[in-house]
Formats: sequence, structure tokens, C-alpha cells
Amino acid sequence: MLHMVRYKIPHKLFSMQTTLTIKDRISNQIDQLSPQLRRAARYVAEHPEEVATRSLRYLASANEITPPTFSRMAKALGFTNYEALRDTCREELSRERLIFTEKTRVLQEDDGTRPEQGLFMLRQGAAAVENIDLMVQSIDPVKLETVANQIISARRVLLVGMMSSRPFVDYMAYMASMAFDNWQVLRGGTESIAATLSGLDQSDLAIVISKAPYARRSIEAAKYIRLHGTPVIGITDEVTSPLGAHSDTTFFISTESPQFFTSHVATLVLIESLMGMVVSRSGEEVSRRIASIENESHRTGEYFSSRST
Amino acid sequence: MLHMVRYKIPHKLFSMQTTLTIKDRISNQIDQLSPQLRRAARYVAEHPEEVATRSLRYLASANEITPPTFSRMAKALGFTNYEALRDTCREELSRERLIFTEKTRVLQEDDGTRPEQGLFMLRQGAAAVENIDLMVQSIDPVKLETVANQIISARRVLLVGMMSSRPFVDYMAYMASMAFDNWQVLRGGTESIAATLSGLDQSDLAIVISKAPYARRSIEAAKYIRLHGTPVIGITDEVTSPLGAHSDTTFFISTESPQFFTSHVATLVLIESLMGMVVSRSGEEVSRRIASIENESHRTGEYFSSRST
DNA sequence: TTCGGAATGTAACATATGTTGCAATAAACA
DNA sequence: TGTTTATTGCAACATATGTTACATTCCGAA
Repeated sequence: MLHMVRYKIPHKLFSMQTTLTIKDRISNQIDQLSPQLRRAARYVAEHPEEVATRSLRYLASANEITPPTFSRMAKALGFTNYEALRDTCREELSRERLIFTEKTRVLQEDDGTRPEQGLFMLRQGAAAVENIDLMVQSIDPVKLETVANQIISARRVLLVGMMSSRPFVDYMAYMASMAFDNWQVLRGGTESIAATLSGLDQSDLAIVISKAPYARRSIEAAKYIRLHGTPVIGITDEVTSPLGAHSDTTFFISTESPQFFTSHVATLVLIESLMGMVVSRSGEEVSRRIASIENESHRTGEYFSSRST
Repeated sequence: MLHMVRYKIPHKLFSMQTTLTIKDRISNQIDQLSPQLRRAARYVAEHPEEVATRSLRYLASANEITPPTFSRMAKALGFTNYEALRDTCREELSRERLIFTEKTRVLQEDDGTRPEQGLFMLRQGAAAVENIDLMVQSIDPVKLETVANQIISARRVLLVGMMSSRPFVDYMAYMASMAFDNWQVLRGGTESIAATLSGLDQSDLAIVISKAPYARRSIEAAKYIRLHGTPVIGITDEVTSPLGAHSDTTFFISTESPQFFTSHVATLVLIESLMGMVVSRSGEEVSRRIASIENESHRTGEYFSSRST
């Protein structure tokens, strides 16, 4: 029974927080406090993140409240300590962050012993959702936007990815090909790589995808590209990734998965978002270009038209 | 107000825009650090909220790293102090907090009509999760299992996919290549297609992926393959898809997306699940094969090993 | 092997932190 | 009014914190 509930995928990506612990706890008792204590309590309720991060004395001097006041206030509110109150603030802080990680982790750990096939996709799906959620929460929209703008204004866009990352680079290239003609995938043998890279300069841009195990070629390509002064956007999995050292902007996307193949789902979401942003920012003419390509493809019979049996 | 800053970035400022997160700052230099310092740096990158809230010594003892290591690591990364590093973490934390509240606020009052740039990934992520959820709920595990078994027992597995589906077929082929040697992607020109298809019989299996707009070649390939008596597994988007008529088993995976590019995320989850099932059912020898291939690749230097500066 | 330099841990240091006793002050009541 | 009581700030305290000097270990070069 618990079983049934357990394996339900938590698909609410962005749930609201409804248990406001500190605020509740404070507002209930705040009118029983003396003026100074009330002032301190009010501050805590309004700035829990400051309480969690700064020291008591820091807050005290910054708000012209004496240190003992904070200490006493905590006890007056029923906390054993000021530290106890701070801990509550910490919890509140972290609760706002990763909300689903716990749930899905249970899902994954539960019975690795019985390889029930029916649960396979369920687990995979849960892991995917977790990775996506993690990414959405951790990536700064401004950073993404900046990158999108960089991409748009680049003279040439070079895509790099080997082994498992190659298909995703190809996918990007495919989408891009419908909108632009200055995108290019770094291909093949060593000599052709050199040829491709020789023409690069600062006005170009490279997007490099590399996931563990990191293909040597990708890392070295990134390194080499940077030597030309060409900015490198890196997409990788961990902070320890060797790609980090060779990219100007790096996105860290989790590839955690319940099986031994890693999952590229979150990466795909990033790619689709980025491409969507780039195209939508490029304006009218690009949209028209895409439409014309699709039409053309239909005319040449590349696409299937519903009435041709 | 935050609004203005976020969404209107004059393009001259791009190069100056430096959103250097701790992760960025650390990943750029992490391979120049000594083992212990790297361990500490990694921890900071992965748990900035702990750094912001807890004390140095607390983190040190909790992670079995000595206090001086943290202190030295901060300096090694270019911070004047450990406190400076902590301050960066604090900033990042409060920035994330702002974004988080902003996200939930907008998401709540949003009706999906306004395509605000900053929320692009948020929408894309939400749509992806929805598609995944839909798929997990709609697909019968037994059906999936049956297909997995079919795949395993097939003499030859042929993968078909054109245009936007091609990268995903390639990805399947890549994963499969580490475990089996009887998988093949249908490639290229018309004549080579005929050659590939001529040898097919009932003991083989084809997996065809086709999403709107449906590539004529894929549909016709499926049709042709069936003429040989070869079973066809179809992966498509809608019940109205022409692929349905030519496949024995069909998976319908939603590609709904907030932008005009469709999303292949749910399809990827299906692929990863299927491949995981197939490999895990294939037993010991396959796992060993995969391991040996990875080893081989490392030996030949295809993969990057962390200690080569 | 021995040597030298870097990496790491230990211990001591100055300082910051949270708490508490006590005095000063303000408020309440007779 | 004077006395009592709660409130607040000051100062001192014990402890925790971040840093640094020093000792030890580790590792590669000669």
C-alpha cells in the first residue's frame, strides 16, 4: 500500500512552501514580547536567511540591537538556544531549495535487489524528473540568457561533442540548420579538426558537450579553441570535469541514473531551452526561414503528407 | 524592478557581464589543486549552502577534512579569505532565493501566453516533466518488457530514424554498440537502403522513430521492412501518425512543447529505459563486454584521465 | 639510496561569538 | 512620593572560530 504511494512520480516541479515555521512561531508570540525583543523577533521573521548565514553579533550591530537581546529573544520564543533558532532558519532555507531529491532517492534505493522490470521506466522517469528539476533550480536564467545572446551575435558557432555526447550535438546542429547557416559541428579526423579550428577568432563561439567518461578529443578541442580567443560554452556533468578548466561559461547538468548508463535527459532539456531562446530572439526572418525550409522539404517529398497512401 | 535588469540587457554589456558562480570559479582551477584542497573545493562547489550557513570547523569535522585545508583552499582559489569565499556562497544563495521566489510567483499568476525570456527553461522543464509523467503513466510495463525481450532475442536489430529523430537513433546505436554487435542504423542513399533491407527476415527486429513532420523515408522503410515479415517497433508522437499503420507495436510519446520546436525529452526517457532493460536482462557477459570496451578506450587515450595536465 | 620541496596534519594563537551576571533605567503600583 | 519589578545595556566570561607557525609525511629527482 505504501508501496503504491511510494512509486508515484513526484511531478510537481515547483511546489509552493506552505509550512512557514519561523514566521508562524514568531507571529504567535510576538505580542507577548517586550519592545526590544519584539524588534529582534520581527527582524528574524523578515530575514531568516540573514539569521542562517550571519553571526548574532553581526546582525546585532547591523540593526542596532544589542547581542543579548537576540539571545534572550530566542529563549523567549521557546527555543533552547539562539543556535536552535538559527537551525530552524537553516532548515527553512534548505527546504526552499531541493524539495524532491529526498523522495526520488528513496525510490531509487528501495529495492535494488529485485530487478523488477516493470519499475524500470518508473525509476528512469523519476531520475529524469529529478535531474531536470535540479537543473531548472540551479541554473541562473540570466546566465542562460547571456549565453543565448552570445550565440546569436557570434559570427560562427562551432559544436563539439564526441562519443555519447555526439548525438546531442547533432541534434543541436539539426535544429540550428533550420534557422541559421553559420553553425557547424566539429567532425572527424585530426587534420580536418585542425583545418576547422584554424579560422576561429574572438567573434566566433564554441559549444562543447562532454560527459564522463570525458572524450579526450573534446577536452583538447576546447583547450585549443580557447587559445584562439574564441569563447567556449561548456556543458558537462560535474565540477571536477576537465572541461571546466577550458570553458568560459560552464553548465553543470546532472546525469544521475538508476542504471549504469547515465541519463542525458536534463541535458536535452537545456539544449531545447537554449535553442528555443536563440531562435525566438532571432526574430521574424529566422521564423520565415524555418517555414520556407519545411515547405521546401514537403515539396521535395522528404516529408510524408497525410494523403499519400 | 528585478524585471528590468533581467530581461533588458544591452548587448554591449555581454562581455562585461560576469556571473561567476562558485562552481565556475572552482571548476576552472580545480585540477591545479592538490588532492586534499581539491576535495575541499569539490565540497564547496557541491554544497555552497552549507558553506554559507555552517562554520568552517563544522564542515571540516563533518567531512573529515582538517580546518586548515579549507582555509588554504580558499586562498588557493584566489579568495583573500575563507570569509570571502563564504561571502560568495552567501550571495549565490540569496540570489537563488530571489530567483526561486520570482519563479514561483510568476508561475502562479502565469497563463502561458506571455513568452518571457527568463522563464524559457522553466517552461521547457515543466513541459518536459509533464510529457515524462504522461508517458510513464500511459505505457504498460508489460508491453515494454515484451519489447525488451523481443529486442534481446532478435538476430539483428535495425534502427531507423531520419531528420530530427536521427540523433536519437544514433544515441541508441551508440549505447547498443557497447553491449552488442548486432545492431545497425539504417543509413544513407536509396540503394544502400535496399541492400540493408534485403537480408531481413522474421528473426530480425526494427525500431523506427518518427516524429512530425514524418520523414517519408522512415515511413516507407517501415512499410518495406514489414513486407519481409520483420517485426517493427514504432516510436511516434500521435495516433494519427502514419507510422502506426506500419508497426506491430507502437509507442506514442508526447512531444508537446511551449515553443515551436517540439520536445524529444520523453522519447529520450523511453529510449534510456528500454536500453537499460535490454542490457540488464542480457546478463553478465554483456556487462563484461561493456567494461572491457571502456577499459580499451581508456588505454587508447580516447578518454581523458584526470591526471594529465 | 638520499635529498629537497611540496602537501598535509597538529597545535597554538588571536580574535570573534553567544551567553550570563550585574547594574542602570524605566515602568507600575501603592 | 517611594518601592518594586520588569526591561535593557554593559562588561566579562567560556568557548568556538579562522589562521598561522611548525612538524611530519609523501613523492619525485639526482
